[in-house]
Amino acid sequence: MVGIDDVARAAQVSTATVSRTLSGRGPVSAAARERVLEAASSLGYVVSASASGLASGRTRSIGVLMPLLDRWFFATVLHGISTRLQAAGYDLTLYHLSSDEPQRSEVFETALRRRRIDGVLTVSVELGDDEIAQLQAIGLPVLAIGSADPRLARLTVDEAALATAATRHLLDLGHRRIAHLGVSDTRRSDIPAQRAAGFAREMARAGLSPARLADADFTTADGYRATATLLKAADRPTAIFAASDEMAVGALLAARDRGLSVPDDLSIVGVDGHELSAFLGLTTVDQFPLAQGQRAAEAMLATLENGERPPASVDLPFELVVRGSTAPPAAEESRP
Amino acid sequence: MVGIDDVARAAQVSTATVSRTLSGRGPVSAAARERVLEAASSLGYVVSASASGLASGRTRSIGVLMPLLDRWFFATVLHGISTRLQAAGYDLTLYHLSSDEPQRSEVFETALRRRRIDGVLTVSVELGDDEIAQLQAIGLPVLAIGSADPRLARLTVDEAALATAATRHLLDLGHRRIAHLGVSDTRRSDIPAQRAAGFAREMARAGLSPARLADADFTTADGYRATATLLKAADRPTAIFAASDEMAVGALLAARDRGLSVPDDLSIVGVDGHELSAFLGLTTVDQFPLAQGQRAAEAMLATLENGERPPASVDLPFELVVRGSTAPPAAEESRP
DNA sequence: TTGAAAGCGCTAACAG
DNA sequence: CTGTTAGCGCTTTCAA
Repeated sequence: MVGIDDVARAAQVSTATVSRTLSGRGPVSAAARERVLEAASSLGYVVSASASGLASGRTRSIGVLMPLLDRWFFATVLHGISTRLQAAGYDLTLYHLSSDEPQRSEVFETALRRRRIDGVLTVSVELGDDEIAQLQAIGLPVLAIGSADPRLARLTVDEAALATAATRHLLDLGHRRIAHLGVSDTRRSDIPAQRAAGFAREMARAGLSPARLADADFTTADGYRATATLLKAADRPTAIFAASDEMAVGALLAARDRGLSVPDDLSIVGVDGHELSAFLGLTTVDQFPLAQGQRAAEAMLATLENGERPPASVDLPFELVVRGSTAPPAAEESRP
Repeated sequence: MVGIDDVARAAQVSTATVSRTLSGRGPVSAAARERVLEAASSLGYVVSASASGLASGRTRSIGVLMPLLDRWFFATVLHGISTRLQAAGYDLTLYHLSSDEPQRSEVFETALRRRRIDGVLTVSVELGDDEIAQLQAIGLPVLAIGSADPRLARLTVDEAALATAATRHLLDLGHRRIAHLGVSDTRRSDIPAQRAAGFAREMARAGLSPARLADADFTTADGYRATATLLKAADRPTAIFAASDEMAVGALLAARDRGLSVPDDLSIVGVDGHELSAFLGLTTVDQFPLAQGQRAAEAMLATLENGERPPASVDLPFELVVRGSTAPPAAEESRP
């Protein structure tokens, strides 16, 4: 395999100059620079990550932590991160964080401490106090997408505002009997709970409390199940705010199967901007997950390359996209 | 940061013994071993990936190449790979291979040649001749999931047999007017084409050629569109074999929207074993993508750890799962 | 702007 | 079974 010495010899300079040229650090004359580039490219030289990492302490690789790999939202954020990182010549090392405790500690105690990465990006992971401490002890810049923890630099959507937007949309259409699909325990601090709490607050503001909160596990199947249950009630809701598009799709199918028309008998709004929502005409609060990944990668790169401190907290945009799944309640439905 | 010297000092042995103990290579007395393990764990020592990689040439990291990150099938295979690799203490470095030529060469010419990984796993990627050559020139073990190229060690589903199973199922139910959703160009060599060719062959064997092949891009939306078109025809099919569950879902929705009952008016069979297929009662040919990822990772680890040659070609299982979306054609439908 | 040389933190002969 | 030691292939002072 061709090494830095081969390049130095071919370019008739020292290895130091080759290193300076290729890394862009330190002064190099235009002439030397040109010869080095020419030699490197004609020899097909690529810097060894191990050697460079050992000598410099920089690895040009970012660790990404995700609690789920196979849900659309996570896969899409990952795609965004990957795109931006690869464009910058950085590698992406993926760590799956399950709910299995030994598996998690392995990640924090060993995997992330191998000096293989320059920074850590977490995506919607709920970290325990000890885990946050471990993460900070590693001494790498950490950027958390979708975390509310003030101890972490983070990129977050204002979930309360997002929930308000969705809820207001339904209220403004005239709905009063609105149910939320997600979690029912608003004392939790994670994203699902923030959405539920935002919904409950907005409903209370409209004089409609207690708010109806149904538990569902964010899958289409469970969104269907939960909706089917809701629709059986005598005072069934005229509208549903689902905390994810996948659940919203389930709600849509449940309504159809019960012979209810969407949006005439039931309005549905989801969250995410899932590719299926456009296809199904589902009103949703898009949170642009692809862009979230890109921005997070971007911010991490800026931190690494320019030595900037990661911004303590960045607000991510969201947008209510109104499509055919929401409308005013049918006349008979709007009467109490 | 604590280094190998600290551990050696604490355990009162040489760094060589620490290295031998922690890597499991070379003889170490039980007593020394115990002291080293104790010292390492109490000091919280973790081997530096760069230093270890530079000295040994092994990185304990696998590169994974994927053309798509945000489709369910790929995300699920990735999940399987990740699970198995992390359990073995290996890291996973993810490379997204787009269709953009400069981006692709960057991966083959630079990213994969940084000596950051010990092996390469590709998932359903179509490699050009030059790309295969570049990959082989790197000198790393390569294992290709879902590739038909004989130059690569591979783990593959027998796509012809899979297509036959799906097609036979429909034929056995009595269907004659069957359409395929996927690609129409059976001269291609990729997986979609293999499925289409398998379908066409089985139809021909039943005396039903030419087979009807409709193009769709493997998304639900396009499956819907293609199906809607097929259903408009005077001699509309009584059954559809979709090359992916996502397209099958689209077909299902298209049938419903046209007022056709599934399976009475239209039978549908998909491929993959998508989580939605169980929920929707969709008959599918499950190919166990999670297990595919695990097996591939497993095979790669075996190659790396035991120095085994990667098996030239391994057959992956698939299984026809019959659910409610397929049935014999309605009486009037079965007459020509 | 350049080169010489001293590491970076580990592994693997090799000798004992 | 263990320690000594020479690298692994770069980066980065430092002096010129």
